[in-house]
Amino acid sequence: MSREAQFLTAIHSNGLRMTRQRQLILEVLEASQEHLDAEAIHDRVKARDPRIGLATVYRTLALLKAMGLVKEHSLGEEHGHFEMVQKVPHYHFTCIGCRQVIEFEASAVMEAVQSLIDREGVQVMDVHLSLTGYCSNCREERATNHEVKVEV
Amino acid sequence: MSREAQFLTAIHSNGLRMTRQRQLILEVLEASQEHLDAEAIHDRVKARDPRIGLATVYRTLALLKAMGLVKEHSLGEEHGHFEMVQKVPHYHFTCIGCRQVIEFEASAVMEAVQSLIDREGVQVMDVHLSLTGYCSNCREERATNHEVKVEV
DNA sequence: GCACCTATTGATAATAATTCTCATTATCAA
DNA sequence: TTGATAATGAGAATTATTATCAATAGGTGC
Ligand SMILES: [Mn+2]
Ligand SMILES: [Mn+2]
Ligand SMILES: [Zn+2]
Ligand SMILES: [Zn+2]
Repeated sequence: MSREAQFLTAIHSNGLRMTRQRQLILEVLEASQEHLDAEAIHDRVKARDPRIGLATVYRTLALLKAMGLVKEHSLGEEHGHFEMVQKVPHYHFTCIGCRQVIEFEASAVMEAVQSLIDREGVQVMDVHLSLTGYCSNCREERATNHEVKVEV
Repeated sequence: MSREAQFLTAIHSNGLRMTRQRQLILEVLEASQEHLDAEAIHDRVKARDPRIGLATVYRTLALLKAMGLVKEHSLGEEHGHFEMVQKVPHYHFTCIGCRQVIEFEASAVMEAVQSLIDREGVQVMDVHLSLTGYCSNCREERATNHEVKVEV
């Protein structure tokens, strides 16, 4: 079942309605390989329908998250970034210098999570691993102008 | 070297000054085994000096973070929680139902991080793993009143 | 297709967390 | 003790997100 069909099914089985806005927001998310924030999604959706409001973007993102179709990430900024859920889980490294995001897989993470589940009997709804630091480029740049000071 | 001495050294070597406020905030953090937010820290510090402002708490937390003495966590709420850095890294599971936090260790995580470092040549400054879900108690409660609907 | 019920929307106000501004105070090196 | 300036407190400002509410529009049944 396509994600679009999945969305439609989930919507109808909950007494909700499919709207042009929800359709467009899903399409924007599916078309992107990036980690968009609410503003960026709003911009792209407005290109196709200038009347769509930012609040609707937030509402739809919340809905898609609740349905398990979209994940929200903390990428070192003070606001969220969104992407469609992938078949195999992956995690993120964000460069503080150039803001690039490197995605990586690590089966060991879910294994560690499983052992917590076994030990504590918890039900895990969401797993979030994110790294910040400097990519190899920005790392070199910093090495030359070697900083010692604490920056606040 | 005690963390207090570490703090003092870092402060002086950066041309900064040790103040009563910074002292008190560090003491509050050291005395607590919990994951306090800025408000909670402010409350505790005010008990010892009612004149301390919330902005100073935020400023000092930023300083302690930059010095690597304190870590900020996302525990499923919209604001940060803070704790002193421990010798061995640990991670957090937060129950959506009762808000309890379960800490756990998982050496596999840092191993996965190391393999990313080896592969990409990045410099990792911060690692953040946090889980959300339902603890064994809240899990049972939910099982009885079995929900199917998506809640947004 | 038409009507009706009510979910959804857009606009904007409200909220929450955090940061900024700036006049005043306090640290600390000389 | 003094002077240079880092730090503070109070409150304004900013940013991200959520709530409010009147107007609109899905979708079900006729
Ligand atoms: Mn991703
Ligand atoms: Mn902890
Ligand atoms: Zn970079
Ligand atoms: Zn619980």
